[in-house]
Amino acid sequence: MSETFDFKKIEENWKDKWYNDNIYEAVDFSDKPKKYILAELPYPSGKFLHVGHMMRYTVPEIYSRYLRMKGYNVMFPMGWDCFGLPAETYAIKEKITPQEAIKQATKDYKQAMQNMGYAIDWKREINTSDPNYYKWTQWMFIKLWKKGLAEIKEMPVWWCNELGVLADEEVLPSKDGKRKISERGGYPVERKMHKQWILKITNYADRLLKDLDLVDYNDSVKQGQINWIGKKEGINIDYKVDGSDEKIKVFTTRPDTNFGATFIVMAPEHPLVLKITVPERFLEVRKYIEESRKKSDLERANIREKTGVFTGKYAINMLTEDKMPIYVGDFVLSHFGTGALVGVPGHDKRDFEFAQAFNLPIKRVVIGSDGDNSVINKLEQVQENEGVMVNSGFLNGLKIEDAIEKIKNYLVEKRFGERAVTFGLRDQIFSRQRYWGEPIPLIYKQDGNIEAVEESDLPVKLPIMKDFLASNDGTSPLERNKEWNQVRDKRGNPAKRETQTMPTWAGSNWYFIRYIDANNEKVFADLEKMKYWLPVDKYFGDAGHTTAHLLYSRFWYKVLSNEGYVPYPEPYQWRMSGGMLLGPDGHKMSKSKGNVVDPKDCLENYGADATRTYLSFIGPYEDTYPWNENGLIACFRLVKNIYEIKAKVSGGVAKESTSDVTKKTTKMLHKLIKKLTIMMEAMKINTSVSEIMIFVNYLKKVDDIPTNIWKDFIKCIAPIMPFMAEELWQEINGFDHWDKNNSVHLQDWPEYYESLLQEDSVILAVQINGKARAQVEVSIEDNEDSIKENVMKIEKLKKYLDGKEIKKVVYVPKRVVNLVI
RNA sequence: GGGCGAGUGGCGGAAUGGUAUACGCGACAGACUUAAAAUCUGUUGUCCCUUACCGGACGUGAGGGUUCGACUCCCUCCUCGCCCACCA
Repeated sequence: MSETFDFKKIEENWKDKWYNDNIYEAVDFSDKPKKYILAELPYPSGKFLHVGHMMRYTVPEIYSRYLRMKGYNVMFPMGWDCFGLPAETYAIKEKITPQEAIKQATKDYKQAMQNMGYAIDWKREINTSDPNYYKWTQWMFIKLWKKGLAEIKEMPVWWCNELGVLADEEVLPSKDGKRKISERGGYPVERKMHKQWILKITNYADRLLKDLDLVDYNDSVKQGQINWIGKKEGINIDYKVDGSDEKIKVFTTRPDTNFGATFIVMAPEHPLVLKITVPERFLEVRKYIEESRKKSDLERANIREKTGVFTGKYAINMLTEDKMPIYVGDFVLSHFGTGALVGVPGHDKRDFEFAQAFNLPIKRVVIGSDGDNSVINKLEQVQENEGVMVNSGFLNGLKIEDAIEKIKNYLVEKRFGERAVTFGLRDQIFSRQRYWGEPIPLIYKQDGNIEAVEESDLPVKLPIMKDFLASNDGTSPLERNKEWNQVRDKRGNPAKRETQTMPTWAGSNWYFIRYIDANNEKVFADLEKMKYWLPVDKYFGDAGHTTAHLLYSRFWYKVLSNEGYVPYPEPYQWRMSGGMLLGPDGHKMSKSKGNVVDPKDCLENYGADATRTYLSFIGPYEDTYPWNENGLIACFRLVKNIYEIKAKVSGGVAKESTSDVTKKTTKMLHKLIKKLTIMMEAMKINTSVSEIMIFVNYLKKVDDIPTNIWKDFIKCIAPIMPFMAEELWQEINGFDHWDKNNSVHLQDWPEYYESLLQEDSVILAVQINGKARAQVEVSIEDNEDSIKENVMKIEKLKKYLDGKEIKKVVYVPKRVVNLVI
């Protein structure tokens, strides 16, 4: 019937031509409207990309192809996030250097992406571990440091014997929830004090929150940002310490419950604790502080039992004149609010637990909707956030929200406190005691001061070291490389380099900017080019990066924006996060489970087009579903069918005068184009594939396919099946040699005409009281009255209508006639 | 505990408030074949009636509501997933 379908030959035929001629070039300052479509860059390690990663890229890539055909100047770039633990761990395992590991891995990854036929402008390829790239990461760090946004601080950090210091995000609770372990490797983790560089993202908390108004993120993404920033409005109240000049400042969002406050708890790290502690309790309190510091990783985060020690002092509740005992307790966090809280055990579950543990009085000051006014002595009775005030003096009878306002005004007026805002967002720890990262470009002078490396001396290159293993004394491996770290300062005096390196996400905070001007040696990117390309129009990536990565990247960008280095206030206009592709067994793909699907096998057995089709057909981008090889086979069948039906293309052209069959085919085509256009705009690639299937099923039944219809159809499949489309396009047009301008991928997306979609007649559903009872075919020329008349004649409906009065007829054109009886 | 999202056939999923289950998988039956695979054709939500037609009832996690009409909108609840969390 037809030539054999040899997808390998087809792929080989076009791949090199596309990339050699860079047909997917993103043209700076083109007159066409621009679209910047970004998919998160992968972090290559030795492991091959699995098929789940391919799904992350395939859908955005298909979308980018559609936009290109729609007449946009599209940038769909790709690069490699090379620094960090995955590559380093792999290098250690393979007994090679990270540099060698990366070289091989990026080569493999690029090959994999080209085998998939991805429409990438490879002239913009970047690698975050390339000195020409990280030169600018270092440059940006210096800007941050000079602005006072990078500080060195003695901080409690997560410490792991195998990996050194870890960020909060790199630490997870263990399975039993009793310990903390590292995200990577699952090693035990504990809390230690360590000198760390931190980035003061908290300085930007308000702007990161406010500027969410400028972007089009959907609610879940926005809410994620809002929650992570965790802005809380409340009041800082100063409580006088009885028999002392000291005051303890306490943050609360619920000052309305203050008539029920019966104690104060301070974090062990609070600077006032030892100052106010009475002599007879000093030793006990100091011991508690030391213990909580040591054990903190385990108990403080995970054991909910309330512990604490009485300091021997009391604070005065200015509303009740009661003396409130002051405790130290490790459930109070030093970094939230003021590091001290006022205990209202009747209306806060944690406070209740603490009060029970220490036999402190519990007062009811709120009655909930249950009307219960009894004494609170069970956790379930704690009324947290709804009700009316009681036992609260001038607040009695007020609803909570009104009481909050009234007491705030009162406390402020009496100068007992002032309104305050606090954020859950915490400053980021920015240094790592590892080899494989960007060196922090700072120098310690002999006098202890810090000096930045001159811009002209950037990059500070990471030295090649055969022995790059982590030290187990908590210092960076670069500490051992004296030749590298001993330098001279600007005045020529001996000095020492900062030997800590940056975390993985330093480079990935700003990579999307570098794509815009990947080879610029003078600046990180040309401002005019940034004005053209930014902001990113659509940003696709991993669901796990939706909150933290997005926020940190926005922060980094905003710092640059503040200094005028980048043109707009926000980097990403829109974001969509992908779901997860599970193994065929319905579990997360992992080597240990043996359920990892290797895209190499898919390409080998079914080809790139089929693999791409299946990865987009399997379900919506944001959802999670298992891999099913039979689905891939079905998509392979589709691609193969398309190849085989080309034998039906006779050379004829569909015209007005042609046969009914051809008219039908034309109508089917235009329906397809219309649906595809709508679905592509909405990035619903899964249903786009369905529409192609429907049309192909139709073509399989006809004897002849007019050439013009075939050509439009080829364009329709081009974004999803680029290889097949190119093969058929070149063939049907009879191009005898390659010219990039003739590539199907640079053609215009086909248009559809509503006039061709018009049906002469439509089938209406006839309902009685909203229940479908019959169908009726009507001409589109029929008016409402004649249609109603026709409906009344339907034999089937007689038994329902017999003897009943029709009260109302609802007519929805092209859809429904509903008789209400 | 908080936030977000989702519950539709045996499975992945589709449906601007308008005939629920498109498309695909799987299953079943048939054709081709010595046979199998591949391919092709048909059937396939559940239940009832019927020899067969023809029909009917129920049906989108549960229960209410709005509507001529609800997978879709509103309220209450349940379950699952993801993110965050001794955050005062």
